[in-house]
Amino acid sequence: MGASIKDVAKRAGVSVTSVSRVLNSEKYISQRILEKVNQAIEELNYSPSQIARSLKKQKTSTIGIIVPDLTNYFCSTILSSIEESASEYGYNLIVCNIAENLEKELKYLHAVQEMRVDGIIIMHQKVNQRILSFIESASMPILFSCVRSPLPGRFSVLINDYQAALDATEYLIGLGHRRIAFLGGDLGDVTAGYSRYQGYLDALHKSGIPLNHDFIKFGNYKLESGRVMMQEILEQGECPTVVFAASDDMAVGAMNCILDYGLSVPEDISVMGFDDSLIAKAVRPMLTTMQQPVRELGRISLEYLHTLIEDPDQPDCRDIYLPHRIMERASCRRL
Amino acid sequence: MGASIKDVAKRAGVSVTSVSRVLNSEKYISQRILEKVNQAIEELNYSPSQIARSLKKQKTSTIGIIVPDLTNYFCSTILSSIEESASEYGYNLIVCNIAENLEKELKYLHAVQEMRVDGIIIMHQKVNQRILSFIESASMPILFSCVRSPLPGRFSVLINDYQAALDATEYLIGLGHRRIAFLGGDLGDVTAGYSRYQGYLDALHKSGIPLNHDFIKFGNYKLESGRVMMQEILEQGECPTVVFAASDDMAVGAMNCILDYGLSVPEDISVMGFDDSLIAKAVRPMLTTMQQPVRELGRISLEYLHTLIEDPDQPDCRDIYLPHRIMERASCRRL
DNA sequence: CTGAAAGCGCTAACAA
DNA sequence: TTGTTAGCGCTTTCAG
Repeated sequence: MGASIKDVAKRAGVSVTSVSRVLNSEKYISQRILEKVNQAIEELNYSPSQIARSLKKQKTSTIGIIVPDLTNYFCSTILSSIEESASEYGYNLIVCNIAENLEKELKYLHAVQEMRVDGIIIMHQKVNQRILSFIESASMPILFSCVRSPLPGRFSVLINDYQAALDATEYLIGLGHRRIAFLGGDLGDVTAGYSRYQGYLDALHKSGIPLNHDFIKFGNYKLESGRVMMQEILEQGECPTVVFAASDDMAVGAMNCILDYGLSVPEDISVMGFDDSLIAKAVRPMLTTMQQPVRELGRISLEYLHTLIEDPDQPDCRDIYLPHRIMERASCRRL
Repeated sequence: MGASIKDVAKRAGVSVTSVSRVLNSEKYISQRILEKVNQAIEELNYSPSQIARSLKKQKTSTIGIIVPDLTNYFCSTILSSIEESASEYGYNLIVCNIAENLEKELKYLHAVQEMRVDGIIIMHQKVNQRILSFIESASMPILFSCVRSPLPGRFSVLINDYQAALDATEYLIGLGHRRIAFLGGDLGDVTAGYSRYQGYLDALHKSGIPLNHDFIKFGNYKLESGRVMMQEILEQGECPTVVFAASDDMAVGAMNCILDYGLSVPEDISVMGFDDSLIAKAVRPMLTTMQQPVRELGRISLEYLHTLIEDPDQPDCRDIYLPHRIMERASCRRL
């Protein structure tokens, strides 16, 4: 094995304390010791053990992050921006991809707890009883990012999904649409599933547009899911003039389905997405979508968690809502 | 703080050794002790400290993974498949996103070394001298995934990028194309940059097609980069009949540029990508591309690293090449 | 089958 | 300024 602090001390002819001191660049170390220690470190190619340090200090500078699905563009972008801030604050990230598997999530939750991470970020919405009770009894701060906390009084940073979906739908109505299809996520998913659906519903209601249940489908946020739902709608007979999807991926899936049917977007059917992930600008026509402020969401999530770690008794301000915004591009036309 | 093994021992009225034994489900523990310990664990809501365990066992069950850019679809997909295998093998992943920043890479390399990860996977190609010497003197196994090792005799799992680019170009030639543009990555990037470029060059040469330097551009693998390069080519006057890009993202960028110019793909210009990442199927026309076997690449990378960790003295088989394959879709036409 | 005790590599009183 | 020493929470001989 590699050299330990003891070896360095011996080699430098000083005490381990002195070595520790230079390692942590404390004050009150003589130039002489500093040099000798640094030389010994060099010669031994010494690398201090973060894990011994963690054990002693009861703090790991590590945070666990539970991601629903790494292959989802929105997730990996948020992850990337969380990572950026984490790196600035000196945290390392344990990434837990649960691939929509609650058992795996629970396993990971226990794993990061045993690793004594300083905090946990959860980007996943659906929970079961065991996960809930884990969250309740966890000893480290847990923050929900981009989803609403399943438990009241917990911390989360996200957009107001209900309002965003409502705004999006009203935007579409403002464009003259009345036959508006909705491609939702799982209703059990309170944030993106349920809230966005409610926003859609209420917008229609406010404008006195009757509900057409053939225009409402639920999927899993993925590309393929959007395609399948759109196909169902198309096969059903009556056509919407626009389809509003609860994720960009589903919107693109739907758009491709429309295109593959030989129809055009937005001439025949308009399409609106949600997220403004990179794919929105990668497709043609470019997707009109509801933007989530990805970089801010990530950055603020991390900063918030950081303050929670430093001072676990944060009194107020348990939820932080960031502004959403419509990105008008080419996939929605005025009727 | 939470309960320690000592607290559990006290509560259960047994020695810490016994607690440790049931924690590790060793043999030779009486039913009586087992029950008492489990009950104490339950009552105290005890969670064993992985970091104390790591310190003692000199092994963390953690691996560090250096990713060039999380917002790149190919990367996050590989990451996801590595994660899947890692989870099966009981490893936790420290994800290090270097965002093309070598200083950050070096910082992360040292960080994971200090965290005493059991192994490191590097998915990044470009290195500098300090990174090189880190790799040379590192005490844990390091494996390169999807890129060729910058040092001879190191371990890597990847496809044969040269051959793949050659095959792709020959496929295009077979389709009747002779004016074939190439959108490459950084030439300093030996794997994807240099090798793919060489493959392109050699394929042209073998078919006696003269080089047109106006048809050769280098970018950074990203969408926007593909768009910019394509625009340069289009503005230059003479038009290629097909453009072969060293990444799907660049291919899509190029395709969008062509579309935005009012031309069609593949009628006016064909486009071929590289990677077969999710975006290839998300765009219209669907991208014809050179497929990298993403899931296998990820799985085998992890399994290989695992064997290296278990037995660091692996003698042979330092590089593993996986098969590539052309995915014929709709973006390339026969001339 | 069970327990006592040493020690993994480090930090932080406390002394000097 | 510097050094001695007692743990942090666990595993692992080694005895019993």
